[in-house]
Amino acid sequence: MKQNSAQPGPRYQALIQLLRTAEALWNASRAFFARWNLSPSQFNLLNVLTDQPDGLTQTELSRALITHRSNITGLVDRLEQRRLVARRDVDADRRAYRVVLTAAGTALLRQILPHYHRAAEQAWGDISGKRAAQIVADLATVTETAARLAEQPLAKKS
Amino acid sequence: MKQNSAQPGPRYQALIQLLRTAEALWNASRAFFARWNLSPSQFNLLNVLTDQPDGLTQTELSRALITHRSNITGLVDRLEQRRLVARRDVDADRRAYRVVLTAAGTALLRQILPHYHRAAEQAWGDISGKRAAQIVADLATVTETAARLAEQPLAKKS
DNA sequence: AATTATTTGTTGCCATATAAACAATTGCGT
DNA sequence: ACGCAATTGTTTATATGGCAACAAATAATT
Repeated sequence: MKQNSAQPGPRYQALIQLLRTAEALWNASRAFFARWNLSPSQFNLLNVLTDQPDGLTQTELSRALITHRSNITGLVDRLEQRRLVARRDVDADRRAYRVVLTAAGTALLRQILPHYHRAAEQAWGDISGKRAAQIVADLATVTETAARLAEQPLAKKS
Repeated sequence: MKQNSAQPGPRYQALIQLLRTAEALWNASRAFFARWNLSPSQFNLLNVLTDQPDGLTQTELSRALITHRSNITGLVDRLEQRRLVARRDVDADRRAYRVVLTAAGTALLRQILPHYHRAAEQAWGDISGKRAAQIVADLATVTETAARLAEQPLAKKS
């Protein structure tokens, strides 16, 4: 029953580095999207709606953006004020809206996306595409583990 | 002058995956630290102070935590109310404080750290330590690039 | 030494985030 | 059909985050 692995090992280092990198990327994206007067969260919301002609409900949006329902309210409010998205009524359900991109929102996204893709590629410098794909696979498993760990210890509600 | 690389390539996918993974980890850490009634940010601040017997000034803390000075105020306020850290006056500079861990803060950290290290190792599942080290190296370069990109385009203030 | 510039922490405003509670609506079980 | 449970979006409270502006103190310049 002796417990080892209490010392910070290479995987711990990797986790710290990953969080640090993500923060750096997030800050970089903040500066990047500021050109269009958008926050990263706002861009992500618009981006999720891109290939959704019928839009998404706010609950669906919250799931796609991995955030709480209540965050979507204000986010959509501000984007709606700028006429980038619109709330569309749902016939069968008077509780829900479908949030859709307006023409202006679609146009704005079409303008931003090429720059975004280019910048994203730049960020990886001389790391090969093959290596990148490998990292994606590794990170995907970490994401699953993390998601499981996040729900397990506190998901004994009912 | 033709612009290619406008299509989402493997590096773009890797960036998205990285942000997604970081968010999952952050959420997992929120659930994890909730056991001790700490937020991830609060833990990070305490953690930074661990091996700093003389503490850090709030500006130094802001640099270590990659956040704005102004955020440190409230963070330290709340930790100070719980007697986990203390503001200590600086002799040579009446503007600054040195934030140090209290005995209670040190004890709490000593209690948490082993669990944290273990959980961090778990998150990587069967990914080898060697692989993890490689990922660290890759991510480090991404961090540098991102930090550079974040400052370049808007650092023409003066 | 006096003026100017910089640094330090705080405060204000706003955006984002979680979580709980709520009203309105819908779905389900009987 | 009725009543209870679940869902949807909003609101509230609180924490976190960036940024500008501020007073106090220190550093640099002349």
